[in-house]
Amino acid sequence: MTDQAQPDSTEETHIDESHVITERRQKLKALREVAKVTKSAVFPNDFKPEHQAAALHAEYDALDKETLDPQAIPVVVAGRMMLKRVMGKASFATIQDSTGRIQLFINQQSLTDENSEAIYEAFKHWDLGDIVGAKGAMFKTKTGELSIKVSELRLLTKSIRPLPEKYHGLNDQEIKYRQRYVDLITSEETRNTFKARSKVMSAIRSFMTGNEFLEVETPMLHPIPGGASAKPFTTHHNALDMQMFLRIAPELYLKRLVVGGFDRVFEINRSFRNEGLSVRHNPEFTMMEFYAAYTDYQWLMDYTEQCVRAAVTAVHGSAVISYDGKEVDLSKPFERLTIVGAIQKYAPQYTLDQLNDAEFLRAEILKQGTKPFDHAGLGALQLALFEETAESQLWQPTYIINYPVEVSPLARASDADAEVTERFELFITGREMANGFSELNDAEDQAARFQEQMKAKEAGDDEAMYYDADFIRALEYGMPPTGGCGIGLDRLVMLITDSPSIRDVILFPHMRAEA
RNA sequence: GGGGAUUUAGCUCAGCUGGUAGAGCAGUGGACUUUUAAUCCAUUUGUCGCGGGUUCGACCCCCGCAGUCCCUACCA
Repeated sequence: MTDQAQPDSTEETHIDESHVITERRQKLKALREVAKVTKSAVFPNDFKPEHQAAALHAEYDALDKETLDPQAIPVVVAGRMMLKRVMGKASFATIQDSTGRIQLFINQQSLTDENSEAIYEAFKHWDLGDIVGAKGAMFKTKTGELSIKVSELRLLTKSIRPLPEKYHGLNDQEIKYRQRYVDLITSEETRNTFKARSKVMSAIRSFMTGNEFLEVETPMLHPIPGGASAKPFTTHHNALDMQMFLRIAPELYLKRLVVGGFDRVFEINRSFRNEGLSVRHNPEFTMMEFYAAYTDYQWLMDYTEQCVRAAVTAVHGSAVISYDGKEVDLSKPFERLTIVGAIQKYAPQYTLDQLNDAEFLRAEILKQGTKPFDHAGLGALQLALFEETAESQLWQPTYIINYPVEVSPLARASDADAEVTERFELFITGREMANGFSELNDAEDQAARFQEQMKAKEAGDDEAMYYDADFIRALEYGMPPTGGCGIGLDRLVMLITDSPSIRDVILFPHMRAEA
């Protein structure tokens, strides 16, 4: 089995060869020999399907056999053969195209080609997974299934690897992620998830452009990583001989555009963070950030809510959906709670006095198993306790508002309370979905905040932000008062498609290198 | 990083108190002109994740390593 003569195959193809593959390579070899004699292509590209499975079902499923059959409506289809039932001189095959499945009925008499006998015999040896093309007439079988009586049948692509088991499909999570193409062939659920993802993207895009937002593209290679607190991926540009970073967020570039006079911009962006993986973290992920001049965080909350609702409704036709077996109601106005308010609601064991007592909070957070930073102020301690006790309980859409200044270096401080910012995060199903705020547009304040971040970085916080002098220079030209928000689209798609892991909504999630 | 689960044929999965492996599907050969995961008969396929150890003997017990999944930690 290890040293069979296979002159056409390269060395690496032997790595996971099975006897099934060997068998199919033999069939392909035979096809090549026939093609040489007949001077035809082994992998022809001259067959053009004119119909798709879903449309055929939509058009003809409702017609009864007596009405449909006599019309002998001609169709041309192509797809991957997923099921095959040979019964002597007649056969059924089920093919799958990008819209669905349709059954073919093949018998020698119906084939019009002069070599019908040879074609039928050849068909018997075609494999599940092969791509075939068929011309024929619509009809219904005696059990009423819409089918095509095939008059012309061609093998368009020979498949060498066997498909997963035809009934149970692919169950191995690792193969589903590593070989998504196989998962997509076999799982309608997976196909639907990514079709839904596409709908979410276009719904959001049209919602944004419908509200006068300009779609823009900003750099993914950053000389200074900025816009979020996260560890960046580092790379190097050879010609410029400079270190560069994959962006952790597009924020600072989008705000430069607001300075430039684009009052409403958005970017559906891939960002990269060099951090751990989990069911809700992938090292590269997609979000939508948008900025609107002359708005504030109250406006942003209203707008974000509408945007999320539009995306959910685009897929489900309703804003009340189910996630992990529990209802999520996005139809009503989203609740808004301060950090302290959320703790009081979801962890009522704490008194207001305790929640305003930094020493108590510090001790309580340690008890929960987290060590707060030494320099953490009251607000940061309250936030830490919120994350420990309340965050995961925010199942229904909830805005948490007024984040402390010390953890919000790009947000505008509240005019009423200099310790907090006009910032919110949106939680749904206990997960952060969005983060937005009235932007800090005071260049000197922003410069001071960057200085604070640099001190934190020197003190060992390797996720503190860098000082971005050009961004400060931009603000010095004057940025109008602006609201800006980022929505985690992978997580939103998880919610909308009832997916338990972010990997289920990313076509090719990151995995360790194969052994 | 820590904890738990898991890894057996191409796929889906069995495998007893330790006696060197099975089924279904797929494949191959045969029967069959309306099947629906077609059916029926026959039949091929394994480095039991990898490396050590214990044992007369290891898929099974022990140790180490690796992949995957989940929890946790880290993390807007």
